[in-house]
Amino acid sequence: MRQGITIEDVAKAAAVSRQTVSRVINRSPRVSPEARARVEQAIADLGWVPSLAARSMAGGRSRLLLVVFEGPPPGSEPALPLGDLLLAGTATCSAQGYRLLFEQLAPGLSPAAATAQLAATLGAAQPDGAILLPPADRARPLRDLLESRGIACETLHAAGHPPGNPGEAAAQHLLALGHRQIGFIAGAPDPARTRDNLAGYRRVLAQKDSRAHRHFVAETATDLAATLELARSWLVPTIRPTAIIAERAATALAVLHVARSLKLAVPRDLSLIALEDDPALAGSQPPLAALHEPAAALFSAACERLIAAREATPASPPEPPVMPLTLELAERASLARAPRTI
Amino acid sequence: MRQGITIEDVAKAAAVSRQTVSRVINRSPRVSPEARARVEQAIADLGWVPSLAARSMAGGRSRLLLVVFEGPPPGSEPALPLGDLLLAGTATCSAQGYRLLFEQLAPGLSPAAATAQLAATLGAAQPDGAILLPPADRARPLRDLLESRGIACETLHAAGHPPGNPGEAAAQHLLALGHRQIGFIAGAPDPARTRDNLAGYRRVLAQKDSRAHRHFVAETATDLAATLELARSWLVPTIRPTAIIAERAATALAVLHVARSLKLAVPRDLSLIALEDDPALAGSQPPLAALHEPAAALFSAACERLIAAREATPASPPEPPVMPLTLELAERASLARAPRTI
DNA sequence: TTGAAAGCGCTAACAC
DNA sequence: GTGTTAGCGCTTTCAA
Repeated sequence: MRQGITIEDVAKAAAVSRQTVSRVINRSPRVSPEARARVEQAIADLGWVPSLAARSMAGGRSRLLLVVFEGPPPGSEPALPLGDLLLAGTATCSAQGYRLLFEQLAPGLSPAAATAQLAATLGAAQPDGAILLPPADRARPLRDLLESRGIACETLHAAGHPPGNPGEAAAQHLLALGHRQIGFIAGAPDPARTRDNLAGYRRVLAQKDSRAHRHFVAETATDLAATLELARSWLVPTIRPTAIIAERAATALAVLHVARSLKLAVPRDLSLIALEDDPALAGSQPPLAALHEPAAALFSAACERLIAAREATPASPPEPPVMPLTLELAERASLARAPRTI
Repeated sequence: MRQGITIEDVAKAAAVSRQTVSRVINRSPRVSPEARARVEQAIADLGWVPSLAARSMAGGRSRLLLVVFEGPPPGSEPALPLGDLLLAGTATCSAQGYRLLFEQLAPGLSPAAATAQLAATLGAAQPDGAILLPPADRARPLRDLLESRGIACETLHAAGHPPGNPGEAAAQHLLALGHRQIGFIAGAPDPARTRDNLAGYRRVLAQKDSRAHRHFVAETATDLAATLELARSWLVPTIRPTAIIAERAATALAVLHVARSLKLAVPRDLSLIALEDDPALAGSQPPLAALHEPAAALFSAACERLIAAREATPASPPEPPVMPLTLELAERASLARAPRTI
């Protein structure tokens, strides 16, 4: 039993031609109010929904956005919160009558193979736009292919809004709060990310006016025991960090626990910030601040841009879209000015 | 610049009719080897990929599977590992020329509204099948709608393979290892899940031959400090659990830490198992066992079933698909027989 | 084994 | 403002 009901049925029920029905659903102004009302009534009565496939064929607009991403290497965690992107993206798109199609490239696929795979998908689905998720967003061949096919392409970081460096931003923020001894504990799932964060952190502390006279850096926090041990070794001595940046939320929570067991109050004696947000951070006592890339918001915004570009008529130039912040600070009670003395 | 290249171009290049090209890509046996070869060559030369939209219109098969799920209530975590499902599902489907479309229902939407939303999507996308993720899999109106539209419907738990109860299975497993004093620490993101796990755990220990003479149950492990404190309060006394089930991986890791600090060897003196798998569990010392629902595998299997049903010709009855286990035990070095004495 | 014809449900480009 | 005419790229049905 196929859907059966088509534009033709609606046209008949409303006593107009299919074209008029088409105009109504496409928001053409050139329809009389009466006709429009009758058509809308008929649509509601019949419960008709236009077929995407038919609209795609006839109109050249598929209302499909392709999301291209690299699958994680086996055994390792995805660098992106795919579930969050999925939730945010589907909500954004479905509100505008668009849908998302996800295209997974095998990790470490050769550029030629990746291009071939993308080409096949473009041919099959004919998406109206594509979103290249990192690290695919830096693949020239993919971008070239999209351009040659005339398919709009977006990334999480639109032109003029380069990705922020959470490590750098966190260090900067703490520095501005007067901290001079800032610790950094690595642990991001993606080693490349740790490298960047660490580089940013070091860059900030190396500024000539930073007056940071000692770095506390742990390249990695493996298990809980090691993390607790590390935190203790940092916090027990008289000369200790007054602020700590932890890449992982779990690490920040462990440090918080050690601090409390040492009678160091957060944030009075120690400021804490994580480079990953997690519900557990907001639930701890005190809630811990986080500074992270708002991937889901950036993704939604990318979807919006593609849709706006496709929907824009010559008459209505697309208005400059609102860009979400590149980095988002979840300011919670774990940050304070550095104590006077140490 | 549209895709331009169509079946017609391929037909010309291969000097056959479009019909023959169609037969080749649809694996019809009624094509001569020569014709098939020429067509395949032409397809490769031109880099042609048949349009999904056109095939959908003409053939009535969209090669689209709809994934219906409830979005999480604002502020809470999704109960399902959506990212994992996305990875597994897209891989499975794209290998067979199918694609996944995700449909998010607002949490707590009324049945009528949910049905209307699904109906709209069915009309627009005309998917070949649908997968209802929990808790949508229990919504009668949705299943009825799908059935009335003749759309195949699957869930993670196929008929005859009801969802397992991780709490019950873990308790059973530990009981079989001779443990009589088994602790349970709650903490699943979804309260309903905790309730089920706990009920299963209690059911097992209530068996007349269980000989479990004391229950250790913590309804919830909030932050790290509380978890460590709880573990200590359980493990210091002479009468202590010889095995602990932790809903969260982080909880299990915290317990492990406390055990080691108390010179209790895992698994010699204490067996540990988590009801959630996480890379950190495999990386700890010793690696911690996990017992969980293999959601991604179940999801892939559901996709396979839908595709197999759609592809099956009258000649080839669909072979009974392999069902993944309902629960998966990641057996790691943290489980052992109960010590003789306590 | 192959081909010709007739759509699938919709929109673009024209008339009126 | 509205209707008419042609397709979009493929599969189905039928005939050869």
